[in-house]
Amino acid sequence: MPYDPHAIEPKWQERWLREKTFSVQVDRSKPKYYVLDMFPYPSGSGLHVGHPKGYTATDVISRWKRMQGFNVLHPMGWDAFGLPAERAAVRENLHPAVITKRNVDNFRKQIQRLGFAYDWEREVSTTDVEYYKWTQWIFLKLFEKGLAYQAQVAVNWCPALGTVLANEEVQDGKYVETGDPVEKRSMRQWMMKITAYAERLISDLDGLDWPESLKEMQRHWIGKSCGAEATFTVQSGGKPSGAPASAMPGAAVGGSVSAANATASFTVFTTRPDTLFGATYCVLAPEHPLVASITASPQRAAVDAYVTAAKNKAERDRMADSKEKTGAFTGAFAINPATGKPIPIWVADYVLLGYGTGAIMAVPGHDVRDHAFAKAFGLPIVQVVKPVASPAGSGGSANDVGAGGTSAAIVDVQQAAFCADGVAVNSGFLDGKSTADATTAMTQWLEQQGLGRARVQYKLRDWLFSRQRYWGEPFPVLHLEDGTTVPVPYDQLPLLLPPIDEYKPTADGQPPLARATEWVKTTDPRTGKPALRETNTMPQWAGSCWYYLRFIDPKNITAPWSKEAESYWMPVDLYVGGVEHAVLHLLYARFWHKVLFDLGLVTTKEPFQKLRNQGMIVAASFQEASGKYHYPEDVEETAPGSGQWRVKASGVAVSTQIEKMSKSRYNVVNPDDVVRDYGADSMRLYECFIGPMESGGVWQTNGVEGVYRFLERAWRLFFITPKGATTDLWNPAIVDRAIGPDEKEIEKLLHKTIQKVTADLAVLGFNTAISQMMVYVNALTGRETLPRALLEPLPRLLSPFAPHLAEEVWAALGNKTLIADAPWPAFDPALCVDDELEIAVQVNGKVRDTIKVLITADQAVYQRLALASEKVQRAMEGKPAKKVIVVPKKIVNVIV
RNA sequence: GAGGGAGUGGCGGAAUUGGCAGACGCGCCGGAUUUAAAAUCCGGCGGCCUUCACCGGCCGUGCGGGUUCGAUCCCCGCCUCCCUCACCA
Repeated sequence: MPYDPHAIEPKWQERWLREKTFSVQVDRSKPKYYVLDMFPYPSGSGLHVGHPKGYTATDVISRWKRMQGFNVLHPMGWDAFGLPAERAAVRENLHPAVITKRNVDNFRKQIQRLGFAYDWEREVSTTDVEYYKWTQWIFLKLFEKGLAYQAQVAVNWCPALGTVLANEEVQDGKYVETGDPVEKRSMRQWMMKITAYAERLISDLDGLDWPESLKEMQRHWIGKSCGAEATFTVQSGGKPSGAPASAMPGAAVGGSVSAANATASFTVFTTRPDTLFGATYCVLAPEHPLVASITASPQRAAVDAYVTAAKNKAERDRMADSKEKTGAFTGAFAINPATGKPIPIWVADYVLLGYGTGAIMAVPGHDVRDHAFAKAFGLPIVQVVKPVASPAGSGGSANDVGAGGTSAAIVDVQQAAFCADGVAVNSGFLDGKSTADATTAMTQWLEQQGLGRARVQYKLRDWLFSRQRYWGEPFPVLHLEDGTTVPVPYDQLPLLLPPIDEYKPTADGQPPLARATEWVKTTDPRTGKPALRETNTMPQWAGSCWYYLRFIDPKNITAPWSKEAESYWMPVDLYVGGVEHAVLHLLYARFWHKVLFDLGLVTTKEPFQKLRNQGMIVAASFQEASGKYHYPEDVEETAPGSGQWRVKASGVAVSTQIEKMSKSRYNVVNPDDVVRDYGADSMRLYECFIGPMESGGVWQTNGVEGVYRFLERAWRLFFITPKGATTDLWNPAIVDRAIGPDEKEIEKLLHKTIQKVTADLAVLGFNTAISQMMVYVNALTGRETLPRALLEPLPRLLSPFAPHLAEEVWAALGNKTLIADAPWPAFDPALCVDDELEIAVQVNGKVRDTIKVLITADQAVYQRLALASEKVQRAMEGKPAKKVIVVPKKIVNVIV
């Protein structure tokens, strides 16, 4: 029988499971390696071939590291709380736990069919009581530290789902997953004070081996800006009166109004305090609390109308008209603390309440947004920064010119804002200072005057941590009658999810847990006083914030993990997952980890030392002009290679395009089908061969056939199937003798192959590693005799990629132990270099011939052989060589 | 609009401290084998020109310049695509 994956794969998978081959324990005699996949949400639709791309990558590394002598921790589990199971529960009238178990069983089976080297003894699900007990335990730690708190906040309420969503889950006024509309509501919610860790979350990125783009995304998300805040005093009465009002040092963020309503003030945040002299007006966000009280009577109607309009606009997509500036004058003026002059206060929606102080000083000369606004409403524009004289000779844009000029009019700020650094002008005591110096000087001045201080501002906001859902972790807290909230004692964890009759919000809009009335009404075990339980549940992110820690000690019943396990296994050495988690899961998990670090519960500052994103696998889809999609098996090409497609049954023409796999596009490839047709080894190999692991790829069945053929060729080096026979015979070409003199070249190829595969694995270069193995197998194919020594390393090289075939061959070679436990083959560096090199010879930079030189040859030999070449001489056309460039082992270039 | 990444045959992709561009695979073409087919094995395949054929020649890594003996790789200026953020003061 020729290579038949179905005859060998289940056998080895069973044996690995039965013998717990990949179960590991803390073993301080060995170096550890912790390889982790981002664990999946077990959806009802099962795996598609995109999931195993990352899983295959970690599995290859995991098996390889193991063969290199590492104690490898490679676990898998389920991020199983979440909305889809809850909705399925409503649909099917089953408990979400039932749905979840069904989906998990399916996922596990699908994953196990691929022969991954997971330690299944460590499998966890975030929905297991023994797991979420510890999620609640960690929550209490955060609560005790004041990092989990309740607040009345404007939330993203999704009426269709009956729950709030995190800011990150909403884009353009819609839930990113389903597209359901989302609106603003003010509700009591649980919040996580992630902002307290903003600085460390940004600075600790530096030491991580993560894709730079991903680190950038996190930096942008956290959004650190350094600047200053400055207090502006409001003049009441609506008339500018040049009299400087008294400053209010340390004014509260958001503004304040004195009892007499004579002086009000507000604070702005700016990254450019050096431009304060250029602030010609101020802008408050429409929701700013001061707006109502400072607006003058003549303007009141217009301002009210604007504020109302802005509020409604915020609910729709406000992105659309972000270019057009709108606003309204309040009729009030503020004193520019630097110039002492009154400047108008406007309301405009380009200032956001949620960032900084919700108020800005507008410097239209040096900020594009302020400039656009000033132009739109005819506000004055003043230049307070001029460009630095550029060094002579350097070209540049219009805003860079001005070498030798002393005038400040070299850039025209009336035309466009000048936002670059420069030298301060028209700025009193700042004149002549560079932007950096002026920034420092102004900040100091503000501090001395009691009008402001240096300030660091982050875009990051606190994390909205509650959801109005059933299928999540209950909050282990009690609300007492006096309005306080106290933790459930640790010894009463876990706080179990109560059974309820329907997984929907109550009629009066309370979360589903409110249906469990007996559960909600309880008593405080410490005092016996009546108490109410929290009816919100935690978001899905909670469980995934610490699962990597549970994996290191999953059965621990006295602690979430032991110190011993933590100190041995952490941090995660390689973490692989989709880029879609760049700023959500990865930021939340880092935040929790840092809190745990501060509590002394973990010993590393960061959880994931090295992280890589696997690319997305896409596939062709087929669509009629009407938009209707068809399954790939239902269409055919009108003629081979024509690129034109039609529906087989109806003949209707369809267009084809490459798209993200989705059910609705009918282009999902199920790994079960691939395993059925080609086997798990081919599936794994193709996932690796499709392209670099971090870029995506187009799934093509032909490609799977290609790697399947390769595995067949490798198989046939060991087994032959005589005509008509049903069983394989050991290939008679395999001989037990030393490598012969005519086999030296192939021996070298073997060593080069081991070298390249090893080097490529170290950088996750799976596709090139496979390509090198193909070269080697091709070279062995068709040889009349095959010394065992040339064959023996091959299954070991192959085993991380195609472990089933490798085990089978390994056993046939007479080994009693598993190849999974075999040592990784070594190469002899001396056999990886050629004695003789083929060197290109160029004439005037064009290759004209090649010469063969010994690796030891000196430059003179290169030159002599190059010039002796007939082809080279012809190309030289009889002219003398002006110069001969010899780069040993690389090239010869003859210049005539 | 800002930031990041990428453009290489019919296709996926190799190759860069600057040294023979296109490894490997898909696809296609031809041959062997076969009653035939499948499978397998062998050979060929960047474009243009020249040639009966061999042998040759020119062009070619998004476009235009530059540095260099030599550029897919470095520099300058563009174009296109992808991703992320999007009035963050």
